[in-house]
Amino acid sequence: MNEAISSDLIRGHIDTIIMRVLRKQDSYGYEIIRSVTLFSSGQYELKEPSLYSSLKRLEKASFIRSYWGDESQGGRRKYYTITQKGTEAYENAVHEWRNARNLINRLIDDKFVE
Amino acid sequence: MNEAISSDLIRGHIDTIIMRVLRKQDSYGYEIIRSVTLFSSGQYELKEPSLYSSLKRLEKASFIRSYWGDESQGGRRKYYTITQKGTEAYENAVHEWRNARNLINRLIDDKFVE
DNA sequence: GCAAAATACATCGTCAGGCATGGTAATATG
DNA sequence: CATATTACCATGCCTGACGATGTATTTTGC
Repeated sequence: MNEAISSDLIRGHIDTIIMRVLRKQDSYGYEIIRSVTLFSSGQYELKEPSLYSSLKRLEKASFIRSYWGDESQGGRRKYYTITQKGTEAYENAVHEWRNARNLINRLIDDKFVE
Repeated sequence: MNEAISSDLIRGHIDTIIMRVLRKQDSYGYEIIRSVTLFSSGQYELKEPSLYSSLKRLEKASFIRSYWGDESQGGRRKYYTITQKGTEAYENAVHEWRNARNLINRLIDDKFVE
């Protein structure tokens, strides 16, 4: 089985991960968690408190919007959509990540050559 | 000028960065900061409180040891050496980083192909 | 038919790491 | 001789991840 990722190393990326999921299609809490587990082949399982505080953060920043699904049956679901502003924030975060990735490579990995 | 890295993205890497510096040679606080600034071409400047709390953490974990330099003149300097245990921890951290790097790539960057 | 598990939402409180601020003391420099 | 630089260190704040816990509904196993 693959290694799990530590909290400290995932920190700062959860918002981006969630926006990435929402860029594909609108989704709701539990489904987002499942998507992330799937994408990561089980290496990372997004925890509920992390998910919900991230969603709140993102909505407050107007990076996402939410609406209640009209399930005729079954539990209610709150769906989330990414906004234009969110899409820009996502692209910016990916750019920042690429930059940070290269920097950290250089700073910790002496076998790393760009 | 290159982009600076955000606190959240550097989080969890400072210990490893410092151990990487000490693997080359024994060093002391201010010199470590200068080394990191140099290695990163100014993209990351290690802050003093981060440095000293990291050094404490590392020493407590027996990953490094310290001794006072015998400066016949000039301010006293506390030197740090990496231990065998520290070297192992460093190698482990690099391994973990490579893993996390690939995972985060997959999770946030939809243009990323391994 | 009912207990247990799964689905789906959410809050509270804790913990750790990074760092802004501020402080001390010695040496070098203009 | 004042100011900057070198070098050490402590206190306290903020943020983000998440363990624990809670509620309600639906599905599943026996």
